[in-house]
Amino acid sequence: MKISSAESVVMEALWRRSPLTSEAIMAEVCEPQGWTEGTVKVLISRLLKKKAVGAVAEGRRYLYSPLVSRQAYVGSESQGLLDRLFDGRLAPLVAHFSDSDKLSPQDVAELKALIEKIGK
Amino acid sequence: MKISSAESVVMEALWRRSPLTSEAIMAEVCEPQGWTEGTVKVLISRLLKKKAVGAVAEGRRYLYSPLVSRQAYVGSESQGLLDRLFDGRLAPLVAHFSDSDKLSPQDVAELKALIEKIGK
DNA sequence: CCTCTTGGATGACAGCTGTCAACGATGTGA
DNA sequence: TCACATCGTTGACAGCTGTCATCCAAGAGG
Repeated sequence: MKISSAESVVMEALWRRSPLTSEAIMAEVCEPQGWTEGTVKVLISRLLKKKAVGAVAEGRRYLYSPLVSRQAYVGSESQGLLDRLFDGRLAPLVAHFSDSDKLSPQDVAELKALIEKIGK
Repeated sequence: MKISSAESVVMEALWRRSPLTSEAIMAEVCEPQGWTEGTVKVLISRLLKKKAVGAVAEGRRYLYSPLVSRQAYVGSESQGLLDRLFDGRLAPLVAHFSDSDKLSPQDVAELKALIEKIGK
């Protein structure tokens, strides 16, 4: 069901490009995260058990692919945050960033363009 | 450091109104969450150990208050999500909701009003 | 055919989380 | 003063997480 934080690093690799062998996954995540191969192997098998990734045999090994889309993952994470903290609405979140001076002029411009496009 | 999900329910009660006795906290959270008193007691003491709440003696018991502001908590949770999933920027998050048809006309109107106010 | 390598499965383990019950000190009311 | 209620502290325990090492089967090379 739930994809943990470390697991999501593996998922991100697969969302960028798939299918991948475990070797390729390790090549992408071990160095940046400072993980050994053992760690990645366990993350992959936990993701398999959770049915978040699938595997097809390719000779003596597997090719792994996401079974959960990034869209769906990002959607449920975002919605969860909104529900927990902002009454499920988006505007209060944006207001929070604005109130905390976390918005650069560029952010504001991007948002403005976006909203106009949506409103259209 | 990190406030867990169950702990945040207790924090929300204290952010609404504080200081509170443990009795008052239980009155607010036990029923909605289906928790027994034991559960809440442990959550309070873990929050104390984490220095997320403080306590002052009042007779034979304590009055609890938040030491972490909701502002700060909400800020770090939101920033964390943005960093993990949206490259740290707000516009892609909003775009995601728009792309998934999760924005009601009211949401769009609220956002529009907000952006205009910010831009000013 | 035998050995070396490689990849997956498993076991291990500590720390955090959610959940609750039992204990012990300390007031409270009769 | 003595039993009773109350509140905080502890212990317990299962499940999830992050992290790694070890084992085993199966190919690959000689």
